[in-house]
Amino acid sequence: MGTVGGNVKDCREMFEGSAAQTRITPFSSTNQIKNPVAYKLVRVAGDGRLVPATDEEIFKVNETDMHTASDACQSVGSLSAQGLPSQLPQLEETSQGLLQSGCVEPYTEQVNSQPEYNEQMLQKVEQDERLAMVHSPHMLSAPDANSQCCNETSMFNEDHVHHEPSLQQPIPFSSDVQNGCNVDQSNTVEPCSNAAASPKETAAPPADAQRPDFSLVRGEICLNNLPIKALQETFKATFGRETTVKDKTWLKRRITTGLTNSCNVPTTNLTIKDKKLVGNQDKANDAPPSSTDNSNGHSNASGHSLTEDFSSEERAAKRVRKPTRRYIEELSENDEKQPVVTSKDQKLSEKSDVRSISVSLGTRVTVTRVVSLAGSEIEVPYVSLVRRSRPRENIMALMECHSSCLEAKASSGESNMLYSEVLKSASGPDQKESATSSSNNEEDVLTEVDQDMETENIDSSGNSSDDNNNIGLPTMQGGGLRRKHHRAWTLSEVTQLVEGVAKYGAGKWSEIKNLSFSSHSYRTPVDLKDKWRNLLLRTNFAQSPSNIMGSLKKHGSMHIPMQLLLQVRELAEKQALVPRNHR
DNA sequence: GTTAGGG
DNA sequence: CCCTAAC
Repeated sequence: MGTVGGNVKDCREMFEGSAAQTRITPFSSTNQIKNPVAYKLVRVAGDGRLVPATDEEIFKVNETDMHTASDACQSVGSLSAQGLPSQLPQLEETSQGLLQSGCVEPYTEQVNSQPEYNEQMLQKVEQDERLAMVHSPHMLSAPDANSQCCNETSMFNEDHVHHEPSLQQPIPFSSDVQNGCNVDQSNTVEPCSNAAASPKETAAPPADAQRPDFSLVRGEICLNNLPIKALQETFKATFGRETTVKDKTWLKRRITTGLTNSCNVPTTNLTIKDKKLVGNQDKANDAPPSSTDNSNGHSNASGHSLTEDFSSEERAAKRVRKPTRRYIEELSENDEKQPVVTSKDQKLSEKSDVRSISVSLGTRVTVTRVVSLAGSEIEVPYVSLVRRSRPRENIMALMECHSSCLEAKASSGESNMLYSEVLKSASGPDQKESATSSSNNEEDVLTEVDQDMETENIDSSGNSSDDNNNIGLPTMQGGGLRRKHHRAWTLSEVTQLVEGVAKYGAGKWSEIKNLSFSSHSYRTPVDLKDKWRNLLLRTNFAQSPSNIMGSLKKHGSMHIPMQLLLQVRELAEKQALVPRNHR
């Protein structure tokens, strides 16, 4: 029974109906402002006395309410319940609840130093962070008493504002817990939810003792008790990508950070809500900006420190960065790599904070998600293009074609070649119907596209054996993004390249490609350029006194005849000598 | 669209 | 090979 969880009403009922309740009662320390705050779980006996809670009770509360707390009152109950676990360590450590004031410092240190408690402690911290976030600017402006509570609370420990205010019923620990009926004093923290019903009641110790003081709790997000999986989902909902991280703490921190960031943005209605996350939007709406003044009077300084601390922390944790296209792709790329249980779209739609927009491009559908950046929402492609760079051409082609009629299109010869090539690679072993179509091997394409070229490619037949045996085209079986197929340069290719350079000059890669490499559709001008660069490196390497070619030759690399290398060097030198304009 | 360079 | 800033 005795619980702190549940929604306010329920709790009140419970309190009124039962003789004894387990609850957390705020105790005030003599100098609240300076002293750190500690919390003690106590029970309210029938006569109104406060009795230190036993471990059993604590656990009871912990187990029952932790889970029941959820929805109705914006997790009012949940937060409070969540506060409990974090208090356990303290309670246990402190003999019969006698806590020396000034425990916050050590307390926070414990977070870092004591593994056993880290989880709980961090949960609390996270939770508090959330609270701080929710209460920052907008929330602070809430007209109800909540804001006051928050602010007041924050005053207790200026330095730890964002760590402590969240507990529903913080008990600033004074030296005398037993006499803890200092509810009046503690009421510098005004009950928020109660405030409506009995604003000043808290001033009366006994009466107040009868009523649960859920004041400090407002719409909250409770990441604490979520299983890792849920956290990961939340993470995904928050950031639009999945994570494999299993570290709860990390997840929570990240989520918190992300959410916070969003919430600070005025224009965005970044209410992150899902099972565990409760939106603050409504509340924010309820709280007109003007009402900020209300709270300001009380806690201008504290409020300030609150946001400041938080923001600074946030800054350290996450830096807003304008995502480059590549960055975006990488994000979604990660998603790709992750085996997704449910379909992305489905998941996305589930999360209210991630809007999934389907844009149909031809036959393809692009899902975008909305992310908030620097105060504004932008849409970014949720699913990356599976391929980057060159393959894109083919995607474009695909879109043009709208169908699997690949070879049908007869635009530019080269693009066509590339196109079919990629299709091949795409189909690969999978032998997808659409892709495979007719062009099973490159020769077909060549005959089709580059008939005129073929005359020049007498050699290509010989090479084609090399080229074609590369059928180990990249497959996307894993569904993962894979770099373009690696096709080792054959000697004949290198020779061709060198000849091409000799003919047209280094730098005329496009020309060389078209005139000397027309048969090798997969060699792009860039490839030629790269290869040439590598050749030069090799030559230079060989040139260097201490190195003998053979010895340093890398395992996989093809052996290039010295003669050829010499030729390369020769050409290189020649190129170097000839002024650029003349080349 | 190509090239040059960094990754 | 990939990616992209410069041409």
